Amino acid sequence: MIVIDVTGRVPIFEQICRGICGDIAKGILKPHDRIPAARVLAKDLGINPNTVAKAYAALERDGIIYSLAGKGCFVAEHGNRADRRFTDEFEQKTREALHAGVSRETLAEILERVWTEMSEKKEGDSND
Amino acid sequence: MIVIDVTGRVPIFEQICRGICGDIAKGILKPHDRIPAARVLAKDLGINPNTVAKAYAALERDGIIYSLAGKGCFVAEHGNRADRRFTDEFEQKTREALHAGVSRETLAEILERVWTEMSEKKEGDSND
Amino acid sequence: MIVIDVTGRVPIFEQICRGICGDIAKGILKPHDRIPAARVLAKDLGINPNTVAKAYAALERDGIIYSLAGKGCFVAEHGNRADRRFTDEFEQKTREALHAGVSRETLAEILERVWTEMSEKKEGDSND
Amino acid sequence: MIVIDVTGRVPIFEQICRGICGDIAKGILKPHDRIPAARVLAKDLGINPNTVAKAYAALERDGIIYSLAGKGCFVAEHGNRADRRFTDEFEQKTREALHAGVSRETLAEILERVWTEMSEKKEGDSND
DNA sequence: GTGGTCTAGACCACC
DNA sequence: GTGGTCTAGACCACA
Repeated sequence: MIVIDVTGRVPIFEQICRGICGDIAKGILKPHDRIPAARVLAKDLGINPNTVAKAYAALERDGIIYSLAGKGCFVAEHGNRADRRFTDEFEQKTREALHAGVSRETLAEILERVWTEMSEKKEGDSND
Repeated sequence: MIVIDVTGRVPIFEQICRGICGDIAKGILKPHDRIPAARVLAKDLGINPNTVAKAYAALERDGIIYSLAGKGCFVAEHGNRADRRFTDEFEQKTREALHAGVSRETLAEILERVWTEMSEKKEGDSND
Repeated sequence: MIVIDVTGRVPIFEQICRGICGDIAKGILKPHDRIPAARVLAKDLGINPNTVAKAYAALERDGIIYSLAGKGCFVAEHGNRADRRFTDEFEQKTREALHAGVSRETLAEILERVWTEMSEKKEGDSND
Repeated sequence: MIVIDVTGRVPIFEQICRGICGDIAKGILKPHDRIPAARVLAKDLGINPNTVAKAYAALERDGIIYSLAGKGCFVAEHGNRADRRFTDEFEQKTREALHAGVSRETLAEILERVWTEMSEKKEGDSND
């Protein structure tokens, strides 16, 4: 399930892209699985269909999905292309931080801390 | 020395902010050091003085610098507020990647790889 | 309705901020209400759109409003953040006056006098 | 003793004016008392003599002090003109807050609270 | 249509 | 000289 934050500076169409890519990276969506029709997803999320169409177009351009006229959109054979949407940004921010003088140790600590927090939260959720 | 990329989608005033914060994080600029006059920096970078003024205003709002009327702008006393401009973004991207299903090991490898690349490049530069 | 005084030394963008905050504090604008588009308000007030944009940016930074790309600006959920823009300044001036040796009674008399004047004026207006 | 805050948006010359007016309002300076020579005060405060001269000129213009060529500046017979520098600003902020929809009770509470805080602090100091 | 950003050139108060 | 503000007009991404 994709959650949209209309506030904030991340464009809505980009949030949709990330949502789809996340589902692929986590294995929820597998190659050749069908993804929701643009109109349906737009209605579910309460946003403009054009915005969803823009997101799907971007994903198709990146080779993450492919569309069959009249049949819908499907997850492509992608290798790890879906991951790249996240790892590329992570790498860029890593580069910026190191370039700015932040130490490698500081970044490693942050990575460790965030991972620990999320592991604990996930474990807590699974106990519900 | 700040380098401006007018082509990218990162606002110029934000690039200036990062440049200043980077110099502070690296110790090139120390508390109470004077930073270049807005007009001078604008001329050096070949951009509009207003854009620099906007960057300086943002830095002052964030407590990174303080301005003295008629005298210029100076680096503020601050713990690691300048670092935060980079570590916060790094943490956010880390969280997004982990949440999207990217493994901790993958991110750690990226961090290691970028750090190694930059170390080698730096060493190469120092040999010039 | 916001009234702009271009002659005084209060920046126009600050006057706009106060006008919006005043309308929120008085309940004319409620959370999630849309505020006028920057260009429209600029035209109505006869000032430059950039000046209004600056005011809106300041209000968003302070958490008074939030902006939705392509949709407009809206009043944020907030306790009394809009009031604070006035009460903080009042408190500061109160502190300065007391510190300077002005008696508490004198200030209380001024508060009472201004309040009475405004009540009478308001009553007079409602009789028109 | 006048304390100057070079940070902040209050002009230094205005801070000097307030310092002098405060001393007059508190009875530390009485009519026809001599106030420090501009050059001396400038040296004591570590600021530009021109700035002190500007403050003295403003005070003379307002009838708070008078200058005798070659003899120095003296406190004028002033009634409560020195108070006005504080009460006028207090009144203006009071008017703005009430006009913005802040209730008279809220302002009265703030006045009471600030007065109480300062009374306690003053008492604490006198016990030192 | 919206807000966000940039450029160009100008005026002001302050030091 | 400095930073702070305003105007004029322009381009962009987003919905």
